[in-house]
Amino acid sequence: MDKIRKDDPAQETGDSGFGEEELRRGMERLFFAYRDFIAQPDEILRTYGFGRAHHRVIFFVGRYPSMTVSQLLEILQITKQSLSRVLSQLIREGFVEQQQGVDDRRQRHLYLTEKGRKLEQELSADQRLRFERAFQDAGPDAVDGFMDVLQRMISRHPPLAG
Amino acid sequence: MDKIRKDDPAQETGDSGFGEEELRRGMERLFFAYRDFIAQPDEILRTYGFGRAHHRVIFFVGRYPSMTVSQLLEILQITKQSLSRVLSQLIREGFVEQQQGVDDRRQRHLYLTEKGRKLEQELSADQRLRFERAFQDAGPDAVDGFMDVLQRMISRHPPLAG
DNA sequence: AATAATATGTCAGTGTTGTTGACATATATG
DNA sequence: CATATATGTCAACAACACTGACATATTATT
Repeated sequence: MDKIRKDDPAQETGDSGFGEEELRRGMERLFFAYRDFIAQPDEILRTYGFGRAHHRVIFFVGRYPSMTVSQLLEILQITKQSLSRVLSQLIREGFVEQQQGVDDRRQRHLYLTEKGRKLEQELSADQRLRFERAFQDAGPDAVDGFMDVLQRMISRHPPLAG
Repeated sequence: MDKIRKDDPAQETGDSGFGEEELRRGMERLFFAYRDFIAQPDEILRTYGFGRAHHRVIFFVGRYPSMTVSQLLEILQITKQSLSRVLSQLIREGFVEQQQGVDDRRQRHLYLTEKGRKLEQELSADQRLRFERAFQDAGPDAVDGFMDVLQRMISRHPPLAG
């Protein structure tokens, strides 16, 4: 395998203090981090006959119990049909359960079952370890910077607690 | 839309200095950042009849001109067939061109055409702006932390220059 | 009480992008 | 000459996103 030659972008904008190269490096690194972040869960999911979309549901319902269907739609930014397919499968197989709302009985509040919590732990074990190590090794200041920059890249905050 | 109630994880590991909540918040934030990072390019791609996979090829070939097919496979971590479909489409439509290797004539070195570079610019305009603003507003120390943590989350480095 | 809006669920159809396994060609290496 | 490598291509399949239509239950409005 030959060494890959990097492009040397001719013109720099100069107006932001961050050059083409620095931005590209950040974009690239985000891609790699995300790619490796989901690689191991993907393998586990296949043994359950699930996909990445199931993981996202499991993660967010685990993080925000009593979340409704429309809140989940808002977070995932997918269509009702895309969510419905994976969510009803998770409910059917006993990983997620619904509870009719008390204030508004049209709403379905979502919760992980015990089985669902176990799956959540299994799926996120590698991801947690990855974050733990990176956070630990980089140190608290780096972690603050990491969280700050990520937050600023997010378009609009969904109405999350905390 | 009701406020979402956040889970209060019962037990903290305590052995890493980073609790369940902090790790979950990082994982969540990575998800949102990535989600918003690819949203706008996805829209543009649809007008070309392309998908996210085309963008990744355009990005990496733009960043590492003369890259070979197997290097691209290594980076994207997908199968030859998955790549072949999008790459041959990009070549057929004149966004990417191939050059037979001189040392090894089996290799195909990849380059963006002028048309390809224009598309690359169009696709990454929003992404660049997003990074520029986040980097600018968070400041250089935060950026260093961001880059450091991301790097530590990546499994193994592909043989990239720089 | 009638009407409109909301929350959810489901149908059929379509497209992108990932997978596997098999096979082919050109070229390089032993 | 035999084997390995780099690339390309075929068919089939699965996951997951989309659209648009439609249905039901419930709540809000007039």
